[in-house]
Amino acid sequence: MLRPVNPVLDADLIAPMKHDITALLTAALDQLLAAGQLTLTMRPDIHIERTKDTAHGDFATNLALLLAKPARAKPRELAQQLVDALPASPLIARVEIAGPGFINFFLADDAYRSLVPRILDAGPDYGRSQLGAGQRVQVEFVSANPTGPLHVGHGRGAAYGAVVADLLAAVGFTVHREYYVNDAGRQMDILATSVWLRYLELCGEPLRFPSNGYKGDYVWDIAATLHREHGDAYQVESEQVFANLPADAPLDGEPPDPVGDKEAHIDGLIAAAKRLLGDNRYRYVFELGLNTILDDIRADLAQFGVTYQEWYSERSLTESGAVNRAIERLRALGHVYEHNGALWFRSTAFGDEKDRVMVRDNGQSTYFASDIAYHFDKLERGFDRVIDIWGADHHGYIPRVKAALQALGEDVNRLDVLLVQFAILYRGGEKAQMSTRSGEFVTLRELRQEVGRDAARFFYVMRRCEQHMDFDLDLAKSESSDNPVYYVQYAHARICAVLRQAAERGLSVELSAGADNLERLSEAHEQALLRTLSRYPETVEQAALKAEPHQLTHYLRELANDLHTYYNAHPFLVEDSALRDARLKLILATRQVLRNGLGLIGVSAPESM
RNA sequence: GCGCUCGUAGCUCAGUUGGAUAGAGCAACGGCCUUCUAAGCCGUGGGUCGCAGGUUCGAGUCCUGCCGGGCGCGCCA
Repeated sequence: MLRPVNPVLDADLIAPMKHDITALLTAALDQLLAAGQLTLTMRPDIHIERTKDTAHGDFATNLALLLAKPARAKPRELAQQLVDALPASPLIARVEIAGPGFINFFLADDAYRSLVPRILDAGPDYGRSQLGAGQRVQVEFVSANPTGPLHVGHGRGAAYGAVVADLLAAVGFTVHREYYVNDAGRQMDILATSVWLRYLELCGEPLRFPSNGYKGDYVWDIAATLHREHGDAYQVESEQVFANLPADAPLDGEPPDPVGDKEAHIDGLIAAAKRLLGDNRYRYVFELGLNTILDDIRADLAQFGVTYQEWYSERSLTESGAVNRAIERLRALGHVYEHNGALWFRSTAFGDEKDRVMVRDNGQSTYFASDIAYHFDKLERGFDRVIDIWGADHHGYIPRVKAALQALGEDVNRLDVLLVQFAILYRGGEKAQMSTRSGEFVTLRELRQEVGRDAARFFYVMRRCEQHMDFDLDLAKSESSDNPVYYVQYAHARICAVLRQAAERGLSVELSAGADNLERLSEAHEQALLRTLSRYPETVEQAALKAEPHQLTHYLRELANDLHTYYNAHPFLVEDSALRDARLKLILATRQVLRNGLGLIGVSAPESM
C-alpha cells in the first residue's frame, strides 16, 4: 500500500468525514497525554472505521481497546476519558461508548446535508484529493511483446493498470504511465522470420512453416504488405533457406516420428534469414513487423481508453549502453562471476533461489539483463514509487529483479510488483480457450467488439487482481439488471430521465442556493443515500492507495442500489416545490458521484438507455 | 520436490489492514407497474469461512502443520 505523504487535507477541498473525525480523536489523545492523564511509550495509529450497523453510529474506533494494555487501564474507562477530551464539533451529534470499549460517533444530520452542495460545487473534483501531492509514481503495465495482437489476458492488465493509474492521479500523485516495448531479442527475430517465410510462400516458394513460428493471420497480413509494396525484392529460393538446418519438431497433426529440436530449427532459420537477406533487408522486415504490430497495439489500447505517457524501448537500453553499464556496475560491486562461458549475477546473495545468467555464452545479453537496466533506470529517473503490473505467471521473476536492485544499492521498497491473474472467458457456460502460438486466441479487440468497451472495462476490474476471474461473456452482453455495468449506468440514465421529465412537465429544475431546502430530506432512503455519498472520497482513497479498483465498482453498485430504491419509494417531481428542489439536489449530487466513479474506471455515463 | 498464490451461501465474489450478530449479486421461492424508463424495487430460504492446532479480551483476517486448485522453478521472453 502506498503511504500518503501528507495525511492532512486541505480543508477547502472536500474533506472526507473520516479524516475530520481522526483529527478530533488525535486532539483528544494529545490532550490526555499533555495533561498527564495517560502515559504511553509510543503513539498508536488512530484507526477509524465505518460501522456495519447504523445502530453503532456512523464511525467507530477501537482506540481505547488498543490502548488498554499499554496504558494499563480498563478499556471502557479509557474510552470515557477520550470522549471527555474530544473537542466540540458541529459534525458530531453524539458519541457513545459501546461493547468492550468502542467509541461510536453519530454524525449530525447537517453534516450529511451539507455534503450535497459540496458535491454540486466540486462537480468532477468531488472525491479527488491531494493525498499524494508531490509524489511521482510510475505505473508500468501491459508491456506485452509486440509479436502479435493483445489477447484477453493482456486486457485485464490494461484495464487494471489504467484504473490504478487514474485512481492514483485522482488522489494527487503525479502519475507516469509506461509501456515497456520488448523490441529486441529472440522472440522478435522469430516474428521477423515468420513474416519473411509467409512472404516467401506468397512469392510461390514451397516451404514447411516452422512449428515454433508465429502462425496467426496477422503474420500473413504483414507478409502481404511486404509483397504488395516490394514485389519479389526479398525473395530467396526456399531450398537455400532450409539448407543444412537442424530438423524441426513435428507440427500439430504430424506423426511424432522425426523428433527434431524446434528451438534449434527456428534459430537456424533466423540465422539463414539474416545471412540471405543481409543486414539492411533483414532489418526492414524486422521493423515492418515490429511497427505494424506496435501500431495495432497502440490503436487497440487507445480504443480501450488506455493511454501512456511513454513507450519505452528495450532496444534503446542496449543501444545507449545502459545494459552494459548496469552489468559493469554489478561487476564492480562484486556480484558477478563467469561460469561455463556465461556471465552470472549472484542473486542468491539477495534471497533469490538460484543465480541468474546475464550474458549467454554466445555473447547475447538476456532479457533479465535488460530488465535490470530498465528497473535501475526507472529508479534513477527519480520516481518516488515504481509500480509494475505483471501477469501472475511472472511471479517467480520478482525475487531476481529485486535482488538486482538491492545489489545496485537501491531501495527495493520503492518498487511494487502487482500480479494480475488471467481471466478465463465463458460463453454459454463453456470455456473459450486461447493459445498465443496457434493463432487461435481471443483478442482484446474481439472482446471489445463483442461486449463493448464499457462492459469489458468494468468486468475486468470488478475482481481483486490476484483473484482468478471468470469472465462471463453472456452476462457482460446482457441488457439486464443482472449485468452490473448496466445496473450502474441505468441509475445515471434514470436521473437524467427525471430531469427530462421535469422539463416536459414544465417544472423548474433551477436549483436553490447552497443548503437551502435540504432540511426537507428526512426519509430513511434519503439518509441512506447521503451516507453512501459521503463514503465516496474514502472509497477512492482506499482503492487508490491499495491499488484495488474493485472497491470502486462495489461502491458504485451500492450507490446505484440506493438510488433505485429511493426512486421506487418516493417520487421526485412532487408538487411541493421546496421538497422537489431538495430531492432534485440530492439526485443531482448522486448523478455527479456516479459520473465521477464511472469515469475513474473508464466507463461511460449515458444520459439515456 | 521447492517457492508463490488462492480456498467464504448451489454459482460468481466482497469482507474497511485483528473488532460488535460473516455480507452482496446471480440462481430458487413469494410479492410490487393507470404514478419520474419494471434495464427497477421489496421480502423469504440458504454458512462447520478447506481441515486441525496456536497467538489474545476478540480470528474469515495473524502463526504452524496438513488437504485441494492455479502458477512458477531455462544461457526463453
